[in-house]
Amino acid sequence: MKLQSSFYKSNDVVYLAKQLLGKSLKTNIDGVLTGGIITETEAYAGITDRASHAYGGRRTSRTEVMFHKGGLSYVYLCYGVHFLFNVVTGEEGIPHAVLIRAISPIIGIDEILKRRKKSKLKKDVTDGPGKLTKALGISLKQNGSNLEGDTVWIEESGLEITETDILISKRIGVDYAGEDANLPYRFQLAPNLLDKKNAPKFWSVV
DNA sequence: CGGCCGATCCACT
DNA sequence: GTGGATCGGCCGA
Repeated sequence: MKLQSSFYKSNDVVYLAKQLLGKSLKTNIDGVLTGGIITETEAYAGITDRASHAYGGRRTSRTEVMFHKGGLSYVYLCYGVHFLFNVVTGEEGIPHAVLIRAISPIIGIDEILKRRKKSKLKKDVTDGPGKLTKALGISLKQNGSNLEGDTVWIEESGLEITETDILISKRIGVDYAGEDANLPYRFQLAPNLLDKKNAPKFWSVV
């Protein structure tokens, strides 16, 4: 069951970054279905967050999609090498976004391994923001995709995540953001949590 | 138009 | 543990 647009409309991006943990991120790209459970996210809080691309209200062709209503994807190229996938959240005009930093593969494992040029399913296949986009086939073509569409979307996985299941820390790679680099906006599922929750197959790589 | 640099990853030592 | 890859966006001139 795809998450509906109402899910993404909250202006509390920190709340949504936590809510996205344990959900299932899926793509159907090049005719192949792949997906995994979201295990790590980061919140980027609109125009007041120095780590955000939309800081200070910067609205350019790249950041434009962040200013749209929640429920779209924001994909951009990082370090000239990696695509990073974000979920745009909040009302129209509020450029909040949640970066998806890691997943645990559950669907299309063969294709995921192929795209990642790996032979065995281990943690290192999808445990980084650039890795998971490669694994799921996400590129700039998916920038601006509606998450209610048939290319990239998010579903309930059936997992119940509570506050005590979530590790909170500061965000990675945002040292340039001054004080905002210390904001507790990084969220991870606790180690072995998917084991304990009896999550779908292939969880154990987390 | 030129220069700088990044919400990263991997090979190599 | 470290440095190179690699290129679009952004800013200043």
